[in-house]
Amino acid sequence: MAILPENSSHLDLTISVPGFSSSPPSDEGSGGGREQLKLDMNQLPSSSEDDEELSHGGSAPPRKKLRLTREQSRLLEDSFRQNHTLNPKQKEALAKHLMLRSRQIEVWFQNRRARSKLKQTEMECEYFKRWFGSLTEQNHRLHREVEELRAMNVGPPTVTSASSLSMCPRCERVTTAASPSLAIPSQKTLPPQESEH
DNA sequence: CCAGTCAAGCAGTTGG
DNA sequence: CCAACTGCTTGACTGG
Repeated sequence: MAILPENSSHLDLTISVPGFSSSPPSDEGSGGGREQLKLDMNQLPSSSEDDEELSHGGSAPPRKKLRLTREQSRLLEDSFRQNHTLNPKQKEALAKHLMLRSRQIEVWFQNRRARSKLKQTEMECEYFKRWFGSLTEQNHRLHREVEELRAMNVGPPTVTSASSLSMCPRCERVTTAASPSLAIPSQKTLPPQESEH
């Protein structure tokens, strides 16, 4: 499965699952016009680098929030697409280029990775729910079929209990219920979706 | 580095 | 129209 974190100012992952595609938000969109103000806090503080907070004497300093500019976000996204992790040199270079502290770059990448993962997990969860639904439905269908055959007095062929049979939708092999053919497949071999087959 | 969390800032909604 | 509220996004921090 290919996981290609895409661009846009928001998380956007592509998980290549049949019949289940993420809709890439149109570039920059995100609620149209969430234009960010270019606050000066975005700029690299000229003095006292990473431990600037500590320089706030006394009690808890107000945790002001940096808002990245569009350009900064775009560049970060670009480099994230190229590489999900940065070595110290890259980090430093990016920080310099974006006029941010390297710690900020580091944090941004950490968050980005975490949120990509989260998004991917959510999508997989959605997918497995659908898959479960379709398997359940298929199972019911097959049960009905067996009942019909029974009613017609045409017993299922030489298998002790037909109700324990199920059909693998992909390879179309009949297996017993306990057989591993219905086991959750590995991510790399995701199951078929409605459209497939 | 990651997972979990906090909290700022923003957009959208709602009630007066 | 506007303040209050709500929900979401995202930068930052902490502990392991």
